[in-house]
Amino acid sequence: MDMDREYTQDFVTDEKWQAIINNDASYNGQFYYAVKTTGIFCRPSCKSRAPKRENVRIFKCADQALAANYRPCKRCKPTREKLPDSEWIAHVTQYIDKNYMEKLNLDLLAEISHGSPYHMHRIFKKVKGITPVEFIQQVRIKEAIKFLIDTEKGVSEIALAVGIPNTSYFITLFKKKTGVTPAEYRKLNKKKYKMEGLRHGIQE
Amino acid sequence: MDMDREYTQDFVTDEKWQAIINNDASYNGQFYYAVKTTGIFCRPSCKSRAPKRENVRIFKCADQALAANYRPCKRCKPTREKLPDSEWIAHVTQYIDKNYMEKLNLDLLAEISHGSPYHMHRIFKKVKGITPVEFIQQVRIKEAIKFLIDTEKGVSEIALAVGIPNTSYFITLFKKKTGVTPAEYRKLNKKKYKMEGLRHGIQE
DNA sequence: ATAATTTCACTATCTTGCTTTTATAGTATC
DNA sequence: GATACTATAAAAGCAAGATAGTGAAATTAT
Repeated sequence: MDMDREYTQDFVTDEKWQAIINNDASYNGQFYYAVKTTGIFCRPSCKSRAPKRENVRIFKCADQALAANYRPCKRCKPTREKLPDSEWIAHVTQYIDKNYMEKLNLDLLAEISHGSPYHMHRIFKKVKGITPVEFIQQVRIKEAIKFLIDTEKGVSEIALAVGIPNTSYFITLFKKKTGVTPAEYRKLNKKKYKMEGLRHGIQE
Repeated sequence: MDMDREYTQDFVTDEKWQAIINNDASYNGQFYYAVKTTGIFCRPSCKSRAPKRENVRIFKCADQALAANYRPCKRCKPTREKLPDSEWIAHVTQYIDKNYMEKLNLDLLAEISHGSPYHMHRIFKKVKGITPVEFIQQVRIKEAIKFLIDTEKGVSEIALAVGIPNTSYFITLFKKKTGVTPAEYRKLNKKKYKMEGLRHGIQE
């Protein structure tokens, strides 16, 4: 319907064509390409299958393409704001730091941050070097240690306070991480505190 | 409080002691053992931790143990009514049969039936011999075949109707399962129907 | 032309051995 | 005699490679 406007569009130069077939992200923002046969327009970096050169039209901005009745591609376009992985995961670790006393699992963490638990798990490990569960356990044991040193709370109470309502399991896990049971840890470190004015001998 | 009744109880014979530490189910009903330090009584087959021999008292029946102020063990006793896995899974397959046109996944199936998706998956495979996903795919392809034979709907429409909104993927899957594409399948079986009065040559 | 099929690169979900966590029972210790 | 700790089977959940599913676009068949 607006084929008569053909001459108002940019010509498909070799440079642009190369950018398109190489999905070259450095050209993003410089131009958009539309495909006549599908009525869809993309950014140069779009990873979708390369169109035939003769079906391509070039636009300087998205509005022009929309005006010419093309719709934005679902793969490259709506990819507007995707914050980098590190920020995404920082979100997750902050949540854990604040909510270690609650029940936590992958599904929940995925939900509060973003989509798939499986994907989140992969990225978490890539960014932090440890798995989410390992991270959660470390936070909980560190908090438990603070309670043991700074308070006189009983072991069951501390277990509950750090998000491990199962006392016997808490003791097992604590011993696995620190080498000693909670009560032993308290005894050892209270003494040290009195004698040397020190704290937190094993962790940190 | 009723230590004076000690002599009215059975003696812990070597045979009974062996039955207890081996969790020997063949002795169930013949006697019960109570543990003085915990105030709990069990059947011989109970899987809980073995008590010390000197803490054990033997009873001929549960009533005697109750009368002596012991409470029944929660692991071996309440194992009264647990419906078999097959019934649980039948629930799931019925749901699939009725809802194959909707989006389905493990989490959903676990939710409508019972707890953990992982556990459900394991039991499903044990009971049915195939995984839930395989089962769903089979249902969908069988329904698609009915549509191909009984109607003139297009392939995309059929794909959507059987819960696979992505036509290209539907075709890929159909071919993987039947060996031919949907349109080919229709052509072959329509012809056969006309010529021989038959139907559904490949599946069923 | 329209519908069907294939291709491709990517993301989401499954799969399943392994680990964590729960639920109970029992012993040790202070 | 309450609190700490050990033990253990079953259920729940993780981990990470394998597989399924998506969305764009070309190609082929009708």
